[in-house]
Parts: sequence; C-alpha cells; structure tokens
Amino acid sequence: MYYLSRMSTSYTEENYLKAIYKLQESNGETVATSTLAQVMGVHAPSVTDMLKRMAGKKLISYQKSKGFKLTEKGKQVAVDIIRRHRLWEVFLVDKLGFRWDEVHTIAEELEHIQSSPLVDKLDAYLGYPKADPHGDPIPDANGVLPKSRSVLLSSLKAGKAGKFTGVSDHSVSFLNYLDKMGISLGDTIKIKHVEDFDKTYTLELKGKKPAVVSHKVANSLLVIEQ
Amino acid sequence: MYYLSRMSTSYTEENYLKAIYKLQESNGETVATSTLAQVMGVHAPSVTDMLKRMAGKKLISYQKSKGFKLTEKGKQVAVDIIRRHRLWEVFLVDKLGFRWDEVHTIAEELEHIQSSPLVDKLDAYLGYPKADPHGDPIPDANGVLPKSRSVLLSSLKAGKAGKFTGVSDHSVSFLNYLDKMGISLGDTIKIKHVEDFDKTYTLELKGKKPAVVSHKVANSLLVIEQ
DNA sequence: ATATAAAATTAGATCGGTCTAATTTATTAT
DNA sequence: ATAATAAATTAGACCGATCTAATTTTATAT
Repeated sequence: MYYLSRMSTSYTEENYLKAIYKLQESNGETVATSTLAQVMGVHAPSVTDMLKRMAGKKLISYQKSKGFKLTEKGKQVAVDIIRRHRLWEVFLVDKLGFRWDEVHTIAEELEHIQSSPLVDKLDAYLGYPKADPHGDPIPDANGVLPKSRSVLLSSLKAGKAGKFTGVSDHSVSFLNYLDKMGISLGDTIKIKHVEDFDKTYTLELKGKKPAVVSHKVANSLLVIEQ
Repeated sequence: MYYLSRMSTSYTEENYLKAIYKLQESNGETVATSTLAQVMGVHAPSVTDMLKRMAGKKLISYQKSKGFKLTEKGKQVAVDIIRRHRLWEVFLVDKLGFRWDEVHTIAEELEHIQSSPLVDKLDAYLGYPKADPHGDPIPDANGVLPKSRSVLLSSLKAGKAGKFTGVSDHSVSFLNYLDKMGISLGDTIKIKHVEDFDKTYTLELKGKKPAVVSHKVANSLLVIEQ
C-alpha cells in the first residue's frame, strides 16, 4: 500500500501557475522565462529555480532553455485558483459591499485558502454565479471555463450595439473611469460614430447622455453584439 | 520625514502571538519556551529563534532563559487575529452552513488575510456578533474583549441551573458528542444530581430527556448561572 | 551546598524562495 | 557563417523558519 504523493502546492507555486496559465491563454502555448519573471515581479534566476521545482511536481513540462507550459495537472490547479479568486470577488462585492475596483488584492489572498468544501459552499451561497464583478467567467467545480462570446467594442462597426459584459483592462484607474462615466456592466452600448481622424468613439448609453471615449477605452470594453 | 517602520507580522509570527496570548490568559503572565514549543508543535530551539525575531520587532519582551510575555503591541496583534478568527467562524457557520466542529481549521487560514476593511465589513455583514459558534467572545474593532460571566457547569451545586453559553474543550470529538447528546448552545441545563461515588452528573435539559454525563463533560461546559 | 535533572540556548545544517554576478545557450544581423 | 546581442542557466549567497546535537543555564533533591 502506498500513497500517490499528495504534495500540495505552495502559495508561491499557485501564483506562478496562475501567471503561467494567463500567459498561455493570451500569448500562445509556451512561455518564456523572462516574461514570467516580469509578470511575477522577480528576477529570471528565481523563475528558473521555481520551474525546476514545479517540473519535479509535474505541474509544468520544461525543456531547458526552450520555454515551458502547464501540464494537465498544472492547468487544473491554475483553473481552480482562478475559480476561487473570482468566487471570492463576487462575495466581496455582492455580500460585503466592496466596489469592483477594490476586490482584486483581497481575493489574491483569499484564493489560496485550502478547502474544497469551503469553495463549494461559497459557490452555492453566491447562487452559482457565472461571472465575477468584472465580467470574467467563473470556472465550474469541474474546472470547465465557459467560453465567452464577447468581443472588444472596438471590433464593432459604427451603428452597431452590444451589451457590456466585461473589461479587458482590470486596472483600478480604468474601473474608476467607467464609474465616473456611468458605464456599468450590463449596459447596452451603441456606437454612434467613430471619428476617422483620432479613432474617438461616440457612444450611446440607454437612458444616459452620449459619451465620447478614446480608442483605448473602446479597446478595453468587452461586449456581446446584439 | 521618516516612516514608523510598518514591518507587518508574518503568518508564522501571528500564530506564535496567538499561542502566547492564549497561554498568558490561562497560565499566568510569563510563558516558558518548552510550553510554547509544545503548543506550536515545534522544537524548543525554533521557539528561541522566533522569540529573538519577535523581540526585535517589539512584539514580546524577552529575557534570556527567564521566560517572556507579549508587549502591548504584541497583545494588540494577537487580539486582532482572535477577532478575525472568530468572525470567520461565525461566517462559516451562519452563512455557509458548516457545522461548529468543522470551522476551526479553515478559520486558522482565513484569520491571516490582511485587510482591515475586510474584517470591518465582515463584522457588519454578520450583524456585529458577540460570540463565535462555540460561545467564545469576539473582541470589538478596538480590541476590547468582553469579559465573560460564565463558569464551568462543574462549579455549580446540584439543584442549580445555567444557560449553556460556551465550551472549554474545543475538540471535534467533544463537539460531536454534544451534538449526539442534543446539547446545544443556549440550552438551559439544570443539575439534577451529582453522584458522589464517580462525580457523574444527571442533567435536565428543557424539553429533552435527562442526560447522564461524566465529570469531564461537566467540566467542559460553560454556563451562566440563572 | 553540591550533584543531578530539566529547561533553554548556541552552533551548524536544511529547505523554499529569493538575490547578484558569472557563464552558457539561443537569436539576430550583417 | 560568424559576430554581436539577448535570453536563460549555473554558482554562490541570504533570509525566515525549521531541525539535531552539543552546551549552558536554572531548578530540584538530598
């Protein structure tokens, strides 16, 4: 009789896994040491060390000087942490009354609490939410992440409209800007005009007066065309 | 212009502080290295090392080979952690539906989440509870711990009655035993008889049939005489 | 009051996670 | 195709938290 070494992941490993997962999602399959070092806020040799440890735990597959990617096991852990992060964000906003720009750092800590029953009960308590307060989809208990049908507002032609379902820029300053402009998740946004000269967008928001925003903003809003 | 070095406490330090606080509460003012080593589940030299670090941060006052105790600052941190621990326990039981015997280990992790607004909002959300699910009092936001008027059931004479307000034994097995016996927080318990021979207690529980329990049990129940 | 036992501390090592400096490997430009 | 540049790794060190083994300090018993 033997154990299939449980060997649970450390706080730090979990943060690496999450970062690698997000990099793989956006920048293609394999990730570079330097990129990861940058997003983790550490120096390259620290990453190399950590990669070796994680490769030993079969969380990533790693070929010296050739980049690396998550194994299935690593992906599972990463998705689970993302699930917890987003569920806690919902809790902080819906139940405790935090604003959507305040919850990220607190959830960064809460996501590491080790207890499956806790996560499952939290999920149920929140009513099995499909998305976090920024519109990011929440993986289900089996690690299945519903794929989003939303696109960047900037990809829509003038005259088209979409329902605002999420942001691609999660910075506090951008979230505050949206609050100030009165643009909220769920709003229907119609593109009245795109200025050819500087790509400025004039938007129509139902029941609000038209807003003029930069291309950068239109490029940070996720919508479902309607 | 200079900073008053913020130097926040580590996860491990917080656990030491909590343990020292509890030892000081029950075993008088100064604590011994060996005692602390035992409750922390580490060996004595580890404690000595940690004491030096914490003394450097002015969290404890420490005289080599003479025992040690918390400074005011150390006491503040300890009480704050106890506050968080107990608030999270209330959340886990009242909101998520955990049983009172399941919440301790999860709260041991949650108590270290660093965010005062989080704790304050949680407190408000829970309705400013005065006690955790085991009847332990919750310090308020200023670190004031309401002193309890409760006594051990075993200190009451036969014929007297008390309201069951807390336990002095927090073990899962004892909590399960109470569940099995149908003894719950808030119950009024009357001592019908104390057997001289073996100190067995016969208890009357309102609306339930009499229960016979050992002295050990009577010595683990906290009541307010009425 | 001194020997013995118990408690506490020091010395030296390990582990995870990080660093800097030096070196090796891979990529790019001419 | 080779030199120059960029990226990655190795080597060696540090810090916090722990360990074991050895030593010192304090308490206890006769």
